[in-house]
Amino acid sequence: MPKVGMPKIRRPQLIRATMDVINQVGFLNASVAKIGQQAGVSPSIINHYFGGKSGLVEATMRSILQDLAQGINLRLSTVPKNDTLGRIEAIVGENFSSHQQDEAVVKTWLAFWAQAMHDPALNRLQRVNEKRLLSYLRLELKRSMPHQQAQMVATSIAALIDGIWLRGALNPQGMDPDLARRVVKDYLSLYLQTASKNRAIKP
Amino acid sequence: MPKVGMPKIRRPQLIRATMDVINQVGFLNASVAKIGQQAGVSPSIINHYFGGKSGLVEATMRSILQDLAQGINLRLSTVPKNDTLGRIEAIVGENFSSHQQDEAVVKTWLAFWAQAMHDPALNRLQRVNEKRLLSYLRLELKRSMPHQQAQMVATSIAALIDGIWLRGALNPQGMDPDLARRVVKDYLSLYLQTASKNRAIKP
Amino acid sequence: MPKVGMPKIRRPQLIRATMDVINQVGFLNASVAKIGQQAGVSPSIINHYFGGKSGLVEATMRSILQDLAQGINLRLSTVPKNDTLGRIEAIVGENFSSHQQDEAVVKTWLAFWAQAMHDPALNRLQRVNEKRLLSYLRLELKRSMPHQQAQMVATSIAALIDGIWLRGALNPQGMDPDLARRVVKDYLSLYLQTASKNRAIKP
Amino acid sequence: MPKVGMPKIRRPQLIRATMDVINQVGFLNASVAKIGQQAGVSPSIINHYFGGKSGLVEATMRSILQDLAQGINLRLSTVPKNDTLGRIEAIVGENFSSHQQDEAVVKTWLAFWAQAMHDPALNRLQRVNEKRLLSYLRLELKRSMPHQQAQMVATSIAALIDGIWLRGALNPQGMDPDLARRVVKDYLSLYLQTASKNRAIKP
DNA sequence: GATGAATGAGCCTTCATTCAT
DNA sequence: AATGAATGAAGGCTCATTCAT
Repeated sequence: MPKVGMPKIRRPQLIRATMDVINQVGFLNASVAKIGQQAGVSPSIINHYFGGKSGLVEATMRSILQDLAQGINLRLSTVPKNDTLGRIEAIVGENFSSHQQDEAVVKTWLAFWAQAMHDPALNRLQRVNEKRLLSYLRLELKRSMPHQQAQMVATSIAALIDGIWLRGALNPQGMDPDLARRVVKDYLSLYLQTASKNRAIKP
Repeated sequence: MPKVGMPKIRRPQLIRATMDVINQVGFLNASVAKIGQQAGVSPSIINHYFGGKSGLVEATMRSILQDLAQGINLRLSTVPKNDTLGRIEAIVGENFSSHQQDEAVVKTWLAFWAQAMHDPALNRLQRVNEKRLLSYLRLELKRSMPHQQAQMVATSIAALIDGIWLRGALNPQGMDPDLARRVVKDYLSLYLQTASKNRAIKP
Repeated sequence: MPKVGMPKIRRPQLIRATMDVINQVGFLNASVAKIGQQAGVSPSIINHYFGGKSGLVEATMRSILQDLAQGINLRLSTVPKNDTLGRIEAIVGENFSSHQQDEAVVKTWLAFWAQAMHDPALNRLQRVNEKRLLSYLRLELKRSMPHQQAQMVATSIAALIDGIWLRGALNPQGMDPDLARRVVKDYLSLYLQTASKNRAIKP
Repeated sequence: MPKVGMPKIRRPQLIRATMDVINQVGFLNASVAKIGQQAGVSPSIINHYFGGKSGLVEATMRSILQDLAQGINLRLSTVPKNDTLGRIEAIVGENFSSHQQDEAVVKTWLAFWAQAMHDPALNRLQRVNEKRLLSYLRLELKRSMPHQQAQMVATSIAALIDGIWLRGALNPQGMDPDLARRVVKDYLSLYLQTASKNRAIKP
């Protein structure tokens, strides 16, 4: 008689082990043997639960993206709908939240980013996430500026987030979340000022 | 005496083959066997010229970074010393030049970026490049704004470059260099405007 | 649960295959591929059970030394404690027993001997065995002669054993165990005679 | 126009380099690349002068055996023809002379011993040397004892030499040449005493 | 559900040798 | 005479996966 409810334990356990191993030895050297060892179980079990290594890798990435999406929604739910600056700061803030700064998460994410270029499944996940971030930002910005401008500012902010994040990932001292928030806030408030002024001048 | 002048042929040939193979199958699957085959030579020759796979990988990365540095210097040499906006646009432009957009170069670079987290030699190269870009930008910006602000704007522009570049790397249609330049120019003129205004007010 | 009890089968099987292969092609050419083939299993299994080639090699040597030690103890248990000549002949006899004369064992041993000069793990095993033989011999001899002489005679007998054994190893017709025993017995009785005479003279 | 007289320089140079490399890394890891490096020349030259690695290896062994034979003859030429003990001591002494104790020579010899079991060319050389030692000893002994006894004593002495030599080769502190000479001298004088006494009794 | 036994493919590297110069 | 370019074979090892228990 099989133990019931094991999947609920094993799957997160193995996903976490995957991130830890990638953090320790890099994506290139993250073997199922090491992941199994890190999780304290037999490597064979990975096939049992994920059908193979790629299944585990995809599940791990999906888990990271889900955490981010949930975190953003949670933050947004506490900010008034019309507080554009506040809502964008919430999105940015979650992208640099403590969970996203977890070293294992950062390295895993970057590893996926590189891998996604050659793995269609990962690529799909990555692009969905990318577009979601852009659309969240655009949605907020459109309240304050024309569509086209909103599109460009959203692109800029998304690029700023990714760029700062990327540089932080490579920096041995980790990233500076305050810097990230400050840079984006500074840019955005400057922009909104100018935009409203411009609007005031040429309505 | 042996055949002479081969190193000058073989080394670039193998470096190019490395990028092509990484482009085709990803860093993870870029074996010396495939690289040798791509170059049309025996895999053993890689040890002959680079002492091993890691030597080749490092040489490849170094080659990419050198190309970028040379390209930037070339562009800068055609822009007047005091044309801040023009000089920064030159730097940005080279980062999105046709050579940097070469798909193989893009994927190789991103692969290195991920790998650099676990490979000290690559990490060192990466950070040198990072700092050079920052210092180039800061140097130009300091003519137009206080040191501290210059530092922050330089960081932002570098992040914008990397962020846009990164998102372009994942995009099957490649990146849009015009968009990149426009975003950065827009961002920069915003700051230069403010800076000159401030200077006018509080000299 | 996995197939059970395999280690008890596989380990001796692989150790025996190692000796056979060394016998056939020499230590230099004894590859894991050949050993696996000889054992009728996949070469990978060597890593599974011995962690690598060196683990197997060490285990093989340890096995040979253990067989010798056990054989000596078995023989000694049937000889009266005070029968010096008999006990030493037992030790010598086991060193030239049929199992020790097994061609594969002989060649493997000599191969290890040469290899032990550059492999610390094998060297340690070799020296333990060396010292054990010496101490066994000395223990018996001390009943019949002064300590210092016992030490020298023990050294001599050990050298005789190794020397005869070594020459036998090179000889295509194998070694002559009777000759070995006769030489040692002759040498030994020469010393035991002298010793007892001396004792009679200077009590 | 080729440089003349190079073979006279190159051959001993490469032979010595071979022994040094075997001493440093063992026969197993003594590659032509390392030998060439040790000699300060290109590895290719080994093929030029010795036709391949095995040619060099054989030449090296032959060189060692020649040195021993010459040394023995030199020593014997200074000892009166009828001084049996002295002549045997000369033979033994040369076997443990400073040149034979040269660590590189010792390790090379032992390596050859092991290798000779699987390499016909080396085996032949080894056995010639073996028989020569035996016949030298027998020749001397026959002056003092019957043929059959001489045969056995010669075998014993040869075994003692090889055994002590072998144990010395494995000992990190090197071998003790005095011990070797003392053991053989002690054995032999004891034997000659008893032999002459026996002869006196039963003429 | 979970394990370890077992495998075959693939990887990087070392090596002895040949060849053009 | 001597070199380094170049190769193909082989080596030990790691890996993801399958399977019997």
